[in-house]
Amino acid sequence: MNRAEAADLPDDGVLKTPERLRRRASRLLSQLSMRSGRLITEGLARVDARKWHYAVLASLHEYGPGSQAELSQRSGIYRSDMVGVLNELAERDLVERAPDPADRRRNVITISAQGRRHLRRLDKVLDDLHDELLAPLSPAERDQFVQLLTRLLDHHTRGS
Amino acid sequence: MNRAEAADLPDDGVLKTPERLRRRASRLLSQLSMRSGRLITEGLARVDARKWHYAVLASLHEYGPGSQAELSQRSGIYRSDMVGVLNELAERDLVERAPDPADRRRNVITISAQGRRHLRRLDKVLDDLHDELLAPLSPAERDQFVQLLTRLLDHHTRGS
DNA sequence: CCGACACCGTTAGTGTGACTAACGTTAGTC
DNA sequence: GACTAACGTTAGTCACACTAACGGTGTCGG
Repeated sequence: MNRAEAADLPDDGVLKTPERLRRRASRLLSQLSMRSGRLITEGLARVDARKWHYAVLASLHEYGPGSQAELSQRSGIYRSDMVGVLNELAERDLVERAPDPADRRRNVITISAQGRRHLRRLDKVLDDLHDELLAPLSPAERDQFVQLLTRLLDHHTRGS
Repeated sequence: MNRAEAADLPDDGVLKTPERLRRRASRLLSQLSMRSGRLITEGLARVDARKWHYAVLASLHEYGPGSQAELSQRSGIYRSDMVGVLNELAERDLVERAPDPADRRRNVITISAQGRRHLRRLDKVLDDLHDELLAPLSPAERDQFVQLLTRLLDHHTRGS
């Protein structure tokens, strides 16, 4: 059917993926998200960090100390996974985990001075990585991109 | 530090994620990609299909029959995973898998009439799902969004 | 006061998607 | 005819989102 068409194209040994697929926003999203994820993960690994570390440290810095459950909700990390993340952060002395005297079910997590320093560093690293990620876009386009993503995400987050 | 600021905000019981995190394109991407993935996966499941099925069927339809290795490259599915996908497609008689007489290492995969019908159906389903995914955007914005994604992905795909 | 219920942190496990390693088989190449 | 490379296939790894269930703790209604 499209066999003839395909034969006309300059099929110079490179196997192209179908247009249909290429155009689907869902596919573009997942592919780009994968690339982006790799970029970020590898970049952070170079400074002995992970995405989740950043999420937790940022939460602590912006909203102050909190329980693990609070951090979970703010950072979007499941409380079951939060345990391990906090272990890693505590190992590195970036965070202090102490039982809450007011409610003995909870742990109060506090960011340390070293944690704040680390957070600043991560911010810098992430800025650079995002520069790489968004390299082909002009500043205006980057804003536009972020705004579009935000609107879409907000739309699909409402009601859950 | 930002504790005071945070306290000023209308913290009406809802735990917000830090602005820093919210703004990061990488996070927006991964979050949205997750939502999108779920939407698509669930939508396709309703018609007994998966994303991979669509990718393979679309490849076959646009470029004609091919070996599993060709399909792999075109659809971005690893050849190790392609085996299972083709098993599923063959089970449903959407595809025919026959040894290539010209090169007995290969299988030649051909889309069936039923497969073509199924592909049309999937296209319709995906159109609807993308309507849902991109609901908050105007047609112009959707184009813009797809174009931005494409440019970014192209940039990060070149050289690999 | 106490029993029902909800929340806390933690452990273990599930499912999926991207990816690697290795195998036997078959084709080309010198 | 030996070497190398590609093919399909099987098995397994790794990270990530997510669920289930546990003991310990607070809260609230009767």
